[in-house]
Amino acid sequence: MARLPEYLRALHNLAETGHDTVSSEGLASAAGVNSAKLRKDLSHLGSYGTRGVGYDVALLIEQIEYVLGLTQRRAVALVGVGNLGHALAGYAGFATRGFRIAALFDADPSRVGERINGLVVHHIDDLTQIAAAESIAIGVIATPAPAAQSVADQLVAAGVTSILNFAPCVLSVPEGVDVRKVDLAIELQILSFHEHRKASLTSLPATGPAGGLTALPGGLSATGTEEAVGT
Amino acid sequence: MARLPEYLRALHNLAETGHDTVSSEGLASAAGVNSAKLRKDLSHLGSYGTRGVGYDVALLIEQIEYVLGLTQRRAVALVGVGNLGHALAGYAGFATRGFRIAALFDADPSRVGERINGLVVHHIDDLTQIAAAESIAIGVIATPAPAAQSVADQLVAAGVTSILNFAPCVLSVPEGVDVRKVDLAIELQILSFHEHRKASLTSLPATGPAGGLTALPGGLSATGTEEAVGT
DNA sequence: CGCGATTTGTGCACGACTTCACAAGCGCCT
DNA sequence: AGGCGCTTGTGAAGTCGTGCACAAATCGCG
Ligand SMILES: NC(=O)c1ccc[n+]([C@@H]2O[C@H](COP(=O)([O-])OP(=O)(O)OC[C@H]3O[C@@H](n4cnc5c(N)ncnc54)[C@H](O)[C@@H]3O)[C@@H](O)[C@H]2O)c1
Ligand SMILES: NC(=O)c1ccc[n+]([C@@H]2O[C@H](COP(=O)([O-])OP(=O)(O)OC[C@H]3O[C@@H](n4cnc5c(N)ncnc54)[C@H](O)[C@@H]3O)[C@@H](O)[C@H]2O)c1
Repeated sequence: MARLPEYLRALHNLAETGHDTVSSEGLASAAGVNSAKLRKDLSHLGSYGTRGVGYDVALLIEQIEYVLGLTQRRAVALVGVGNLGHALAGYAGFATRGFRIAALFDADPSRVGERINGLVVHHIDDLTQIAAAESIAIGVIATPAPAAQSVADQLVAAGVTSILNFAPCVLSVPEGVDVRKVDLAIELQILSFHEHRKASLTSLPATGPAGGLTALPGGLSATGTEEAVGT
Repeated sequence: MARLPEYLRALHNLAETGHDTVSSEGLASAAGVNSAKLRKDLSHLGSYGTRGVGYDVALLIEQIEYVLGLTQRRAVALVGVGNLGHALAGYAGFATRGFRIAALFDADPSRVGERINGLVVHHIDDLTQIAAAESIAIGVIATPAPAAQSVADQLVAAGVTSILNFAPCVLSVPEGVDVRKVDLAIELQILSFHEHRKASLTSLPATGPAGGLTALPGGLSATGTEEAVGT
């Protein structure tokens, strides 16, 4: 499940605060999900919880890390050392959560050779060679959108089978290669949609540009993390 | 729906390449989704497509932008001008897709007053006042995790009703406030999970740490964008 | 040693979403 | 003007995920 990393983060927090065991209720609220859903998720991994007590935090961490394949520290290649790429290269959160940025790449000759956070920027043409040497299976694309497909092709050719794409475009990759996309503008637009919806509910429904669809004819869903009362 | 922004991006691309109309098939492949799903999505907005022809690109853009509430350029507050915050502040993609970074905030006195991309960094204590003046309804949190909840509270107090959170933690906000989270480490961990799964399928299933769960007992889902053959 | 409090694991039902398949509508070509 | 091919919009079935509610299991305490 895609929620396991969230549980893992919550578990690490709990472990640091001295908890040895957690109830499904406690972990669920820490991870921001329903407790029934959490129990079902954990039961899918054939989990080790003790009825009447809860889950052993350390054991559960070990279990989830194993399922996520985090027992080995995975090497990641970062392509595109621009505005965003610099921030990513300097991000400590990767190292603390199971990943190692093994190499940086860029196509701009003036950037090649630059040192960032102890890593040298390589030219993209050296990708295949270095990827093999470092056994890199995960690539991060932080180039402009027009270059993203080309970079993706090169990553795949270099043996990368998982790609995290920050460029706002869809990538075509062969079967067997996984792509996840992060598009900040889309996130904001989804928030904007909710703003628009909220505004339509409170004020009088001003007529739209092309007719009468103000508050959305049918109910839309919107796949979003929402609310939770404080304290 | 959360897919509308993706359609919108694809439509803008099509418009720039000179297309006046698109078939659902064409737009679907450009956005990376099933054509039936796309048609159903568009029909939910009471859409204007012409049978036998397709959709009018310009009209559809107008429709979707209206539904997403992008007819007005929304003001965004960015809190936390560190590593990531700098990259976000300098990102042109926000401006081209309906948003305006209206103000930057940080708690570090040495950062206050700094100019980034034409914007001055304000102290977080001035948030309420400036948010009201600029009518900011969307906030972006790019502070370390321990500060995120406090910042969220201040944003809510300042009238912000939508938050995009980059800190790896769950936020508690009052009902009516929307929160979306972007956690890069989680994205990578999901990719790692797929890597692990792929490896388990090909090689012999090496026994896990606590027993015999290697390739996952039940089938997991994993909510992921995947494949699509090239050319 | 037994009982009650507590918490997990899960059967079940409901709802949402996805996908197929096809009828209805539209334009173009003859 | 009429037929034909193309495309939309949608009915319906199947799939998946969610959440409730409860039985089974375990611990602590008397
Ligand atoms: N900056 C942000 O905060 C931000 C936020 C969201 C999304 N993005 C997206 O991330 C991507 C990068 O953004 P940015 O602001 O860092 O852009 P940028 O222009 O600052 O950096 C892009 C880098 O990619 C390099 N590059 C270009 N073509 C390349 C190629 N073929 N191979 C290797 N490297 C190549 C360039 O030399 C440059 O260093 C863009 O697609 C952008 O839309 C950026
Ligand atoms: N750098 C990345 O590429 C990256 C990637 C993913 C996630 N993140 C997350 O984004 C967040 C920021 O990362 P970063 O690398 O930019 O960290 P950073 O330490 O470079 O920047 C954090 C900034 O927040 C400011 N800040 C701290 N407390 C504040 C408060 N109470 N109010 C206002 N401002 C405050 C600090 O002064 C600092 O300028 C972190 O939670 C990190 O986990 C960063």
